[in-house]
This record gives sequence, structure tokens and C-alpha cells, in this order.
Amino acid sequence: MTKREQIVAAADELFYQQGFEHTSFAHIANSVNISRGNFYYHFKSKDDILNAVISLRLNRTQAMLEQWENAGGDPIERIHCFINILITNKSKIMKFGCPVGTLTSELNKLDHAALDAANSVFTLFRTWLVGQIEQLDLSEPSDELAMHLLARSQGIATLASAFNDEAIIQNEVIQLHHWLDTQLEQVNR
Amino acid sequence: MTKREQIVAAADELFYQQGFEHTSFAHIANSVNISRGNFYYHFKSKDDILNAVISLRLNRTQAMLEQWENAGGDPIERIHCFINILITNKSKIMKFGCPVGTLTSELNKLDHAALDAANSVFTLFRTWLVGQIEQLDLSEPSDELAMHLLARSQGIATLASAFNDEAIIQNEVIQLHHWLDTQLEQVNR
DNA sequence: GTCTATATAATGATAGAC
DNA sequence: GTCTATCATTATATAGAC
Repeated sequence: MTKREQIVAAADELFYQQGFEHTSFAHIANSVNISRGNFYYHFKSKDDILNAVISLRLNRTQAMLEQWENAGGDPIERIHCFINILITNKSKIMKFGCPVGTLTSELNKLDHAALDAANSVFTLFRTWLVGQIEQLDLSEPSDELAMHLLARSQGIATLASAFNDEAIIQNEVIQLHHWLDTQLEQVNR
Repeated sequence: MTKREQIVAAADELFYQQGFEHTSFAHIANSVNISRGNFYYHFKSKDDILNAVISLRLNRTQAMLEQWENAGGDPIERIHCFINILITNKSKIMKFGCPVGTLTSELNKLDHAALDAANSVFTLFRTWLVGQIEQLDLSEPSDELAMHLLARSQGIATLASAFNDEAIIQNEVIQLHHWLDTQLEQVNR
């Protein structure tokens, strides 16, 4: 892993845990063991690091979706995989919420130029979900169902973090899996 | 309205629109037309203003819930009122998300001492919802249903803000009203 | 590539005049 | 009560030695 990649990885984690604005070069420097001045050899500004972090998250998400695609299951299983992200990342979500939702929320309030880029991670999930749902031939519009899944996930992450509550994730994930099954039953009879 | 109340009102709005950390005394001063130094006659620190803002939001929320209580409807109508906050505050939610969810998320990342106070607004809604649901005598635990309502609302606000999309609010609010009706039907037959 | 030293601007906060 | 002036700190960012 190059020094640049180490910086991006550290920034990715710190932006998630502490927020973008609150995370200073000093924080990142401390995490990667370089001096503050040395950042500007690798990046031209803090915003430049943010863009690299968003790019990393986009690639990571894309890779995850492709992996699900190549795993050989059907669209239904893949959507269940999406829901289960909440279980997989349970500990961190309870501590820091959803990395996508909290970053877009922060950048939105900062009126930051990178907001669109950050939102594109949401769009990636949205488009992917629409693609999966369309293969199921359900009665309701695929985009509405995709947004429903995204909204439910976001709400669960927000409350799990606010109340530091694991039960809400467990309960709501079960409900969400059940909701998906119900959508299928309504068509298959 | 006293000067102190004007400051709190301006801070309340700015913290919502720009975030707590990003909002400086200069921002608030500009909004209330006083000098930066004069803040410290009314408050001893920025955190002190934050506490006053949270207190204002708590009181405002409490008043809203009591108003619903005194309006003379039944618990079902009151829960529908809760859901409809998303419609009432639609424009602001699309721009800035939910004031409760975004503040608790920010303070959580800042590891701020006022996090518990901010979370108490969530708890106020949660406890109130539990109280309403218990009067309905449903099959599932009241707290889980209350958390479900909170989570759905939060998710809708997050996505409406991220995608700047009014349709998602409209669609999801209809779904949420429908979900509530379904919960009632399951018992009343 | 990495460092130290520094420039520059903004912040929260204080002191004291009026 | 409100102001101006100022302090101390922190932040991003730059310059230049090694």
C-alpha cells in the first residue's frame, strides 16, 4: 500500500468516525505517521483528500455489488445481501451511523462542492437496487421499492447510532427481510 | 422576544442549516445584529448556546405533542399526525434533513458532551409514540413499533435531503400511513 | 519524499471602555 | 448591555532545507 493509499485509508476511517470538517491534518498525520506539511506532496488540499476518499468508497461499493453479482445467486438473494449489510457492519453503525448517509448529510450542511460526488454512492446503490428489482417483475415501480429499501436502511442506521441500540438493528432487519418476501408473495399468487 | 431568545432562535436555525460546528459566532452575530464579544454577556460558551438550543427544541416538541393530545382525537389520529410532520416540514427536510437526526449524528461524531441532551428529543418522540401505541392494544411490542415509526421517518428525511426529492416523501408517507392501518387491521379481525 | 518553519486566516473566548 | 480591541489556539496551506 502506497503512502497515498495509507493517507486515503486513514482519512476514510477518520471522516467516518469524526466527520469531515472535524478531522484535521493533524489527526490524519498522527494516524499515518507523517508530518502535516508532507500532505501537500500527495494532495493539493483537504478537499482533494475528500475526493479521494469518496472515490475509494465508490470503488469499494462497486466491487461489493459486483461480487454479489458474481456469487451466482438470484436478485432476491442479492437484495437480502444488501439488507444484511446492517448486520455485517453492526458495531460500526451503532457507533458512527451509516458512512454514506452521515457524510452526505454533513457535506449538504457545509454546502460543499463534493456533495454530488458523495451522493453518487447513494445513486450507485439506488441504481443497483432498481436493476435487481426489475428482474423480479413486481407490481410497484422498481425505483420506489429501491428508495424504500434505502430509506429503511438509513433510518435503522440513524436510530441504532442515536440509541446505541443493537436490538433495533436486529428487529428492523427481520422486518425488512419479511417486507421483501411479502412483496414477492403479492405477485406470485 | 429578549435578545437571549433571539440568539437562541438564530442559533437554532443556523445549527440546523449549517451544522453546529460549522456555525460560528460570526454567523450568529450577523443574523442577530450584535457583536461577537457581546455573546458572552448572554452565554458563557458556544456549548452553552447549544444547550439552550436543545432545550428550546425539547420544549417546542413537548408543546407540539401536548397540542396533539389536547386536540381531542384518538391515538391513531395522533400517530398519523406524527407521520405527517414529514409533509408539514417537507421543504426544510429536503434542504437540511431532520433537525433531530442530523444534530445527534453530528454531536455523536464530535464526541460532544451535549449528545445525551440532543438524543433526549428522540427519546421524547419515542416515549410519546409508545404511549399512543399502548392504547391501541396491538400484537407486537409497542416500543418496537415506535422505533419502527421513528426509523422510517428518519430514513425518509435522509433520502429526501440526499436526493433533494419530494416524491420520496410523498410516496413513503403514504406507505407509512398504510402500514399503520395494516397494524390495526391485524388486530381488529 | 519527508521534514521544519512559517504565513495566513478564522475561531472561541477575555478585558475593559462606554 | 453593547461595543472594540485583543489573546490564545487551531486550522489549512506554503516555502524551503535536507
